[in-house]
Amino acid sequence: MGERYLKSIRLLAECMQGFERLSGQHARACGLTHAQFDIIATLGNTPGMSYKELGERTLITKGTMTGVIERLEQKGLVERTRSSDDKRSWFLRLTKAGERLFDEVFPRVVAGGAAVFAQYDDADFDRLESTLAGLKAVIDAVPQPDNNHR
Amino acid sequence: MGERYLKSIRLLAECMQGFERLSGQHARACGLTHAQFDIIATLGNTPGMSYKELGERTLITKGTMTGVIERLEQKGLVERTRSSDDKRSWFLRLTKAGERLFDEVFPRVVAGGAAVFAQYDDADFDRLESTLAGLKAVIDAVPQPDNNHR
DNA sequence: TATTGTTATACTCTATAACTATA
DNA sequence: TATAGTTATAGAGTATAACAATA
Repeated sequence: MGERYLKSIRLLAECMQGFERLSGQHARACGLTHAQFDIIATLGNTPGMSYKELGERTLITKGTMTGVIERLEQKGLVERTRSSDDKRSWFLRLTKAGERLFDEVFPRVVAGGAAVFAQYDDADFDRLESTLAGLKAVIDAVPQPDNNHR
Repeated sequence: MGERYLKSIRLLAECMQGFERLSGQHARACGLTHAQFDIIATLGNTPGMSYKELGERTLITKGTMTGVIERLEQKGLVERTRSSDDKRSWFLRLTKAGERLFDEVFPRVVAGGAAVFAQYDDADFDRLESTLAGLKAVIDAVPQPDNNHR
């Protein structure tokens, strides 16, 4: 019966695992853990965001977030200011050093990734993007519990 | 330049994150951590394998593997016997209880997943599978460092 | 000499829940 | 009452490296 998708999930997991192996090298190379790398990558090329939003974009719960951000702050990679419209909330963004790290590391991840896709042409990308976008749409349609205070 | 793939990677990561959120619920529901769940899922429906092979199929390094397996053994979910052909190596497999857990939990993951793909028809699956298989092929083509003794 | 798995260390992440301050 | 983030706790995962037994 409808279990054909198992193969797809396995493939998806294997692809992701492959990328994680690759990006994990970059993370460790610049002294970041997986979670820290995740935060830097999420904050990169954005004006910044709150803990809450960061928690939604990553799989890091709020209790953990405090510690992860603390360590990134100690490394001088992120800075936080109290949000002006909601005084309970922080506004988080990369520092200059954080941006430098992002600008230095991310292109290397990009270059590594680009090598992976060296043989892809526009049609291949069209297909990959639309297929994945479709998959993401059906996943997002499933109601998911709030990750931040289960 | 060739950075079009970034969108694909982001999509891939978001899909995987969605699945991890879903499967994470099942894992916690049966008292397993992500790593433990990973092992059970990897051992399920196989005759068993060595630590080394498990390490290759998951992203768990050998130093960690000892501890993870230890806890699963304490829970009575896996059992190990010395390999007969290589006496340094263990042969690991699910116990009856481990198989029961796998048989009980995995179908629920399957059912949850099936709900995600309710609207997919054969053509959709064809497309998804071949797209992902192609992606996996290019990822696997990249030389990756040995995860087990970096 | 190389490989399989163990042990040890130090740190980080995780789930959970009770808590403070603000909304 | 609800929400944003903090703190505390106990357990688990992580990288790393030195080590034993076997190949």
